[in-house]
Amino acid sequence: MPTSRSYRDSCGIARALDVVGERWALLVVRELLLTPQRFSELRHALPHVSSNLLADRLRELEHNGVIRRSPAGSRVYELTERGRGLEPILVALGDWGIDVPQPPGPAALSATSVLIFLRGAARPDPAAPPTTCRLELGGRVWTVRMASGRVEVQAGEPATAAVSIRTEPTTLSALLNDPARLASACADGSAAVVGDMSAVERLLRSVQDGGNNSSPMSTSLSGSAK
Amino acid sequence: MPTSRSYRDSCGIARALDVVGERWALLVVRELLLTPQRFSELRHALPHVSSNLLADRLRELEHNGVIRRSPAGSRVYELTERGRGLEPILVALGDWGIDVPQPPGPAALSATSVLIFLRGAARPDPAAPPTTCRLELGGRVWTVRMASGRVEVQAGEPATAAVSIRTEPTTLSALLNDPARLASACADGSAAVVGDMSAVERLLRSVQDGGNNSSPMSTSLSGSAK
DNA sequence: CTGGATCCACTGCGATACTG
DNA sequence: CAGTATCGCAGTGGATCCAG
Repeated sequence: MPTSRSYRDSCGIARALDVVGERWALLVVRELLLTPQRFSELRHALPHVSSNLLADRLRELEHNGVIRRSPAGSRVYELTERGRGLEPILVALGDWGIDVPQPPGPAALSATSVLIFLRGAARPDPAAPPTTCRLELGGRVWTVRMASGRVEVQAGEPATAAVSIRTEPTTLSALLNDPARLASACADGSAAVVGDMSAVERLLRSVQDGGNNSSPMSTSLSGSAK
Repeated sequence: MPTSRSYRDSCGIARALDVVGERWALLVVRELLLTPQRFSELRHALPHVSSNLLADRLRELEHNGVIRRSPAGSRVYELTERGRGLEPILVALGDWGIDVPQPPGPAALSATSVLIFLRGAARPDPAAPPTTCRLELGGRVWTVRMASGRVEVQAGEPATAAVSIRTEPTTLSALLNDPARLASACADGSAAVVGDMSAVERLLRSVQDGGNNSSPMSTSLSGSAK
């Protein structure tokens, strides 16, 4: 049964929190920032949310016009225009949260989380030629493109790609913190690269280089690499 | 007893929400955006929060470095540098929440809420000479200054002022929506103006004029004017 | 009087089990 | 796969009480 409790405050901030302030709500929105997702995909990305609560949140967010079913009535959830308006807020909140101490114990890390971080922190050389990477992460395929000094991320297969990478979010996060581990990750099988290895190195290093000057992301979001 | 429950997610967004995602936490931060406040002032601004919960939140936010006691050990709470980093996020969230339907029934509206809205929505004529207004709102005195096309708000008495206004947050909010009511508000005593009445009109109208083109605040945050 | 602490009822949440 | 059903408990809301 969906939550119905309000701050009873006219302020826009309070009204926003009436809609997206319940527990897990903003993390559901986060998961939908890059691509529509199914119920089971959301559960996989948010392993600590219980199924009934996820169902409640999806109902509430849909009722409040933040998300919708992709073909109406289906089980694929996507952001509405209004929901997409939360994107800059979530990105800013993520920047703010970077220097909050890591929670103790093992922590989840979804593909979407790492990719949003990558997209925001990477500063590829604007002079370098555009490069497209195919990335298989958390059971989905993503298109990661370095162009004009920034990184774009899309769900789905690229038309063409200089390189294909397969790994898990935790490993990718570790590599973003320390690109030098790429060789050993390939060696022990936690990452697999086919194609132009130097493109991968450029991608990883562009986070290291760019992170220092323009945003407070140096500590990064390295998962407790279990 | 303070809350200790984590999303157990390495993502910066989740870690931010571990700190400021609990109920009422961001509204406490909101109240401290313009000036340090005492426990009783926070209770007055947030009439629906229970005293034990407010005490819990203050403890947690202090423990997490978002707020501190103004002279350490006192009962005046203020934002830390880290806490102030939430300001742009809260402002953006407030913009987003503007077109969330007003909650049913009577709603609270703190002085801080109205002033943050005023500051963000007002677009005074950049060509007009700077003007300082003294504003007595919700039992505190504020300095509101129109200069170089925007409005600055500070707590405390101005050194000099073109006009002094005394009213309540709800009334001010109604006037921001409809400056034409200023005369009747003065007549029935819900607002009192001493000094340059035209300065007040300029301030109020600058919200109407500026709100349309640059931000989505036309529906405003009018309280249920009971 | 401010600045809380204590007690209690309730409901949203978390975990597990189960169903169309 | 996409949820629903159930249950114990933590977090919340509200009232009252207490210390400086």
